[in-house]
Amino acid sequence: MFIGEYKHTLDSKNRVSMPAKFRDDFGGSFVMTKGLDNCLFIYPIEEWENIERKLKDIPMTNKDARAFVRFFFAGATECEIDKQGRTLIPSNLKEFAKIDKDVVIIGVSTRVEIWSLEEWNRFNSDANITYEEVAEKMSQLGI
Amino acid sequence: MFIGEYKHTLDSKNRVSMPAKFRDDFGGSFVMTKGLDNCLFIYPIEEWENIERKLKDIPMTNKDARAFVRFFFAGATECEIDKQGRTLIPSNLKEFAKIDKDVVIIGVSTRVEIWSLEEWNRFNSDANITYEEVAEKMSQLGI
DNA sequence: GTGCTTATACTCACCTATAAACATCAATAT
DNA sequence: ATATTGATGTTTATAGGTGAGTATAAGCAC
Repeated sequence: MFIGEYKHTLDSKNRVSMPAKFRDDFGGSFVMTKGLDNCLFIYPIEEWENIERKLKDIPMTNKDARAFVRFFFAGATECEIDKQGRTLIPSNLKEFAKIDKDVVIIGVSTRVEIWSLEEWNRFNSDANITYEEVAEKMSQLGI
Repeated sequence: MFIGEYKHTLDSKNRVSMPAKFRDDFGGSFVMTKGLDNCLFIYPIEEWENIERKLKDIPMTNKDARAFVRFFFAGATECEIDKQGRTLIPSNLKEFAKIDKDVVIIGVSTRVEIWSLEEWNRFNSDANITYEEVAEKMSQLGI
């Protein structure tokens, strides 16, 4: 289970250091792909294989489903973590996520997400979660 | 069950000593998250795992749900208590709770809360609970 | 009250993670 | 061949995290 929020930066070669707490939970490599809300999703290999299995079963009969499957598969890249704990962000994904230099890396349960700092701030102000809503959700869930 | 109120301070490395009465009830480590009303929530591991299970099943299909799940997972950090009974407050949570140096740590049933002293005072004067209200609540609950 | 014990606060020293600068190498284009 | 680009590797500095020791304060027994 991935949790936590980390502010990191890209170096001039588009590499970013993966938070040390996350490294061990990937077996050295993982899959990075286009995510929802202009962020990047990162899945450990086993988790990605589960997703592949599920996506394989989606019927190709409707256009939205085909678009979604293409979005997910075409965006995916297998990435590695080097000896210094860094990983390269492929240029197409970097562009997709509007990443310049400052990024926020968060743990979200079974996956890790990489956000450009600007997009992360925008998402949080757009979503604009109020305490009342959070409290209500928590109450619903019995937390 | 956690009860009581303690005034403590952060050291220069953002560590605070956990009240001795609470230490044994965490198994050495626990999870700290963003809470309601600008305080931090601390859950024992088992309690947090219950929450994780509930959150994992929330569908990712709507934006508010994604925001809520990200708020919880990204806001969470697993913390440890060192041999001197101290624990580190991660910088993003410190900032979230507007903590400078003086904090109030309170026991609230299944969780512990950490407040900045200023926010705690403000909350209590804002909430402005009267004895009559307390008495009515107690009566409702049959206390 | 006195003295003992424990909790909290503070200081110093060390270690690890991150950021940044620079070097190497292969592939490609000029 | 030379320059350029992208990928990979190495080194160093700094900041943040971790650990240990001491001092002060609070609680408790006598």
